[in-house]
Amino acid sequence: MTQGVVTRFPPSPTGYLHLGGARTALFNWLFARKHKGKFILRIEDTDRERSTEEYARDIIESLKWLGIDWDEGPYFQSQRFHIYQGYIERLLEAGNAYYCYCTQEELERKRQEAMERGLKPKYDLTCREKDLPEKAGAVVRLKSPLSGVTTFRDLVRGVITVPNEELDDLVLRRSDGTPTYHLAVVADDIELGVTHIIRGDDHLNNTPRQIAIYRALGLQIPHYAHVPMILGPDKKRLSKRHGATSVMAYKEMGYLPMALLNGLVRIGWSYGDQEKFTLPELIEKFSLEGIGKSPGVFNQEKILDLNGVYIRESDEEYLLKELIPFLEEIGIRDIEREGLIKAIRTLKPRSKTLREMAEGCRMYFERPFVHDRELLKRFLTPEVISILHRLRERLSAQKSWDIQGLEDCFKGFLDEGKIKLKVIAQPLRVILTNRTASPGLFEVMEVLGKDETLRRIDISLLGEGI
RNA sequence: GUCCCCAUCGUCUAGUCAGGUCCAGGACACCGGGCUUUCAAUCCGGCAACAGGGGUUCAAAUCCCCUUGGGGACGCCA
Repeated sequence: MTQGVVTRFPPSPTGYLHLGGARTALFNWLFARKHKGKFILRIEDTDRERSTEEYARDIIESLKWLGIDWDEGPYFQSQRFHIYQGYIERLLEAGNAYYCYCTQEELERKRQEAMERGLKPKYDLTCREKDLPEKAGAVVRLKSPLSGVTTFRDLVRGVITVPNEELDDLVLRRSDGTPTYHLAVVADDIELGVTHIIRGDDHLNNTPRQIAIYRALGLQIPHYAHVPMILGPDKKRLSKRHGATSVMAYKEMGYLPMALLNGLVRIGWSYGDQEKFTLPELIEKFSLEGIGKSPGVFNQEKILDLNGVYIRESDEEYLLKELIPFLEEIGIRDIEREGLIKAIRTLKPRSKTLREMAEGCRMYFERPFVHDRELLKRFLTPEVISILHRLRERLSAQKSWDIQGLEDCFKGFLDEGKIKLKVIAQPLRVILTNRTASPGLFEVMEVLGKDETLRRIDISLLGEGI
């Protein structure tokens, strides 16, 4: 199995790449990388009504952002109709497919009736044995086995058996001449030499139908691995109504791709108790055996936490590069690099997303900086103001403006005046940041620099009429 | 309705295939505490689950059956 593994990810561009699709892509990609095989991207746009180029672009962009690269493709099924036509003809010639004249209205009516009578709605085989000639507007159907069972071994589910009465003569070519999904997937998977089909288990029921096509073609079936679905908090299949579900939405919220990847991979797959993986580790440790059978609810909080972990572990250079778009979005630009690096260092342990980190930068870099007078008033008692005046003098004489130097400076000042840091910490914090919660005071002062620090103290004390 | 699949803390899961080491482990969330200039981070501690019922067995979260619950499929969508 290690030799010659070929997997593929075949999204249909009828929507943005969502979390479920991304995880499926990830599993296929990991499996291929682990076995030194090939991973193919194929865009399934046979439904020209609903497919758009914009979605196709989003899918490609999302995969790139996640770092999931492909060795072949993207193939577009809409450009491969001639291939599918060849397969349809093969089936027709072998007598394993036939033309059907039934109209969609008729079929819909029959489906309704069957449902009402409590039967499984399926094609009633009206045209199956008529041996009708080709005709404009006719569809081509597969002659599926009518009795017996179809059994296959799924790499995560085990042996699956379905009675063939459950299958019906599925359409291979529509009345407009375009191939349907079932035919196109099978044809492409054969053409591209796909060995392992790893997909969502919403396709489990489709598998026997597709197997029927392989059999009609006289070909061997590939390996199948159906992975459980990702559900929303209401245990329904994850969809737009559950909020942010597109990959790009996570990028925009300030998630790091590795955090999303790591969060996604742990839904439905595990490696003992390990929660965090590097990419090489994932490639090394990933296996189909580690995939569970039951569907998993998407846990946004856990991914948020993971994102915090990755932010904390990332170096400032990397974070800066990723942070810039978020800063620009809120109007913070042209800040010198050293200052930003220092700011990021202070914000790292308290930011769960890049967006949050950018927000944190406001207190350092947003101009003009305007105090909230009400807030100030609450903290500036006469006693505090008098201490701050003296502190201001001391600070203006301070030479080494770094965390250590400032800490020493404060220590000397507080000891001499027998003042507790607690007394002036919060007032100073409000003066410097306009907030009651912030990184440590010395860190803040270092990022602000001497001039800005003194300036903020001055304007706040001045404003109080002193 | 019919068929297929699934079932461990609120959530993701380990353990299930090869039954005893599991009065069930880890993570997120939540609660309490330490550290502390605030908020975080960090450290320590706590809450919390084998869906129910029958078997098999000396022994079952683990094997079998039923019930219940959940998901999916049943398109000239993919």
